[in-house]
Amino acid sequence: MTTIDDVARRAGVSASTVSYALSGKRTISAATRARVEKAIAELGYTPHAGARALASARTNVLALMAPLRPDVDVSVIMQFVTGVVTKARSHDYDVLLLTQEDAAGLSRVASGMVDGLILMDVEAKDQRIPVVTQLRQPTILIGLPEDPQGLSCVDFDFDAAARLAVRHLHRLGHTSLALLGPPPAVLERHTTYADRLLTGYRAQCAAEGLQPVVEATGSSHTAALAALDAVLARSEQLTAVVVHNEAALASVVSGLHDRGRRVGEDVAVLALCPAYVAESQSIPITSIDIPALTIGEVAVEMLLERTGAPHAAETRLLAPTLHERQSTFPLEPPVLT
Amino acid sequence: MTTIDDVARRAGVSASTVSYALSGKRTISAATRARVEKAIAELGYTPHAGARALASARTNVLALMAPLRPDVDVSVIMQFVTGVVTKARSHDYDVLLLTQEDAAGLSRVASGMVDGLILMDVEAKDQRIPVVTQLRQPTILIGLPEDPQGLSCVDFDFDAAARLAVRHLHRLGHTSLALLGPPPAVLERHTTYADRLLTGYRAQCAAEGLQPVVEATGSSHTAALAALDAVLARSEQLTAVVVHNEAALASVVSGLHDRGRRVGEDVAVLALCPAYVAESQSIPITSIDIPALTIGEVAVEMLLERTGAPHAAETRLLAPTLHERQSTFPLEPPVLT
DNA sequence: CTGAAAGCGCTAACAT
DNA sequence: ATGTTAGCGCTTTCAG
Repeated sequence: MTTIDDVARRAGVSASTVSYALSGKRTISAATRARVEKAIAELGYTPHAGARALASARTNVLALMAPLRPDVDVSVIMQFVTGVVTKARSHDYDVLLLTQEDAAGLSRVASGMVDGLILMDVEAKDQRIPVVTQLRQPTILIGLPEDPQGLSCVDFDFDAAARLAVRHLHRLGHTSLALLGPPPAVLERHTTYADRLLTGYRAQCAAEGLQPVVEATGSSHTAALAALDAVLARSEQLTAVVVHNEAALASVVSGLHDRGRRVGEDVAVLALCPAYVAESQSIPITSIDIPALTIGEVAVEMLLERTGAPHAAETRLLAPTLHERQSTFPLEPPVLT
Repeated sequence: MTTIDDVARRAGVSASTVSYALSGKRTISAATRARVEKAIAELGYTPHAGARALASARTNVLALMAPLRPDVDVSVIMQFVTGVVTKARSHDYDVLLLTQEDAAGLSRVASGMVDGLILMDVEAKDQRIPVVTQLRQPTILIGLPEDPQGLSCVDFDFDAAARLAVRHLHRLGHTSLALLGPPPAVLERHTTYADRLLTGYRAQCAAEGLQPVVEATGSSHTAALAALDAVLARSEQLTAVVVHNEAALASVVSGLHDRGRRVGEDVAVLALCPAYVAESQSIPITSIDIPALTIGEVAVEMLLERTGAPHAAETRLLAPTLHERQSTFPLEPPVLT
């Protein structure tokens, strides 16, 4: 293994000069810097991460605790992870991947393995919060727990998204809508995004005088159709459905078709999902895009602001934007006879 | 931060005793061990990872280079990553996540950040192979490159899987089959699994005297239907289709239905995908399951065997198993009139 | 602008 | 069965 001393010897300088040339923490003459860089290149030197961590108390690694289950929203999770890793790399950080179940992982990595943590899929009363508040490294939460205890949070504004969905459909003339939400298991965990979506949906329906029909939706085709049939049974003249379940979306669309309801003509479909999921359906689906990649990037930025100098806690909610595609349409008022 | 010296002082022993109590590398009297453990618990001590890495030249971290793109097989990738992380944790290893694009990452982490590497999505002439053969840490490849250069490999036996698919359908009486494969981009990259599937499919068709119809299949609904129509056009009396594209599967099934071909009655569908993907379709699809979780686990086991003492290179191919579900059926021979 | 030297916290000989 | 001690490779005072 080539060490900083090898480089120093080769460049004819001291080890500390090499270190400073690398970190830029003090001014180095152009000539010296050139010799050092040449030596580094020739030797293919890379600093030993452990030694650096020991001496500087920084690791340039951050931990990401992600829900690795074949869940309803694999592609949301993947995009999110992608956003975190690429943004971290652009700041010269690496990412250590922890699973949601690895409770001990938090304190383990806290001992000098990482400079900060990002927790995905935060629940209303998340057990991990009291743990991470004790750490000396900063933590960013994805989601809004009941009590963030001074931690910073980022998420998509699911409340606003639900309201936007209802308002949009209502303005198009739809008055009988239904929400097909995430699977029952997600609701039971009280993952905060699911709760906030529901709250927003119910509130906006109330504000606009609409009946808030809601159904939890399993991810299998059969479960999706069951949920669809349930809402269809509850309101026969249903003309619009909001789908917040990536895995069920295709089944809902084909299910409507099979039941003789033309999507985009008889019934409007509005999905909450990543844009590319909405685009690759049998009909391009109007959607409120979940900006998973961006959330991951923002989480990293907020985290890195807080490694080193302390920074006030803050909560950032990304505003929803709606993309009209072919699955929504203005409802003609019934012809008066 | 509490250090090993704090623990030693509290337990009334030397630091090395604490270290040995932790590592088990020499025998400690029950009494001493108890005092040490008590002190550790009371102080909430966790060894500093960097210091440990520096002193022992081991990190208990392994790197996983994963393709983080919204690709055709998100759920395969997620399962694979899950297998790696959970198996690694069961051996007290953590996982550092690198992206496929981060070429420099390989040499960066090689400088003492990790004890070994796992490379996913290996291509026939993968540029990363010459890099990792130079490292002192072992590497495991997922996939079979043309020349593994002494590296160990794991993968699903896609060649055998394709042969099994053809043989199974042929035995059921199907003589006009088609393969709907991964998107063109995957083929162009020469990701090895795609190539091997094709080879096996063509070889087995030849061996059984069948015409090997093949079509690359994009992941959007439209692209999937286009591919379906293409194979339908090429052989009007098509009775069986093999789908190796998780994202396109649902579209192919609904497309067949819309074209008046009943899946499981007029046309057989056999998918290569994770079991749960096959199960959650509109009709449970007969599948050859891609054991992504297992591959991840095996990769970790092979890797850990090779950290420390060297171990002969080996290639492990997981044998395919076929799960009959409702989308395949024996084809009645045409009634002779 | 550059060197020398003192650790950072731990492991693993080397002692006993 | 346990203690002593010399590093591991780097960063960062302290000196010049």
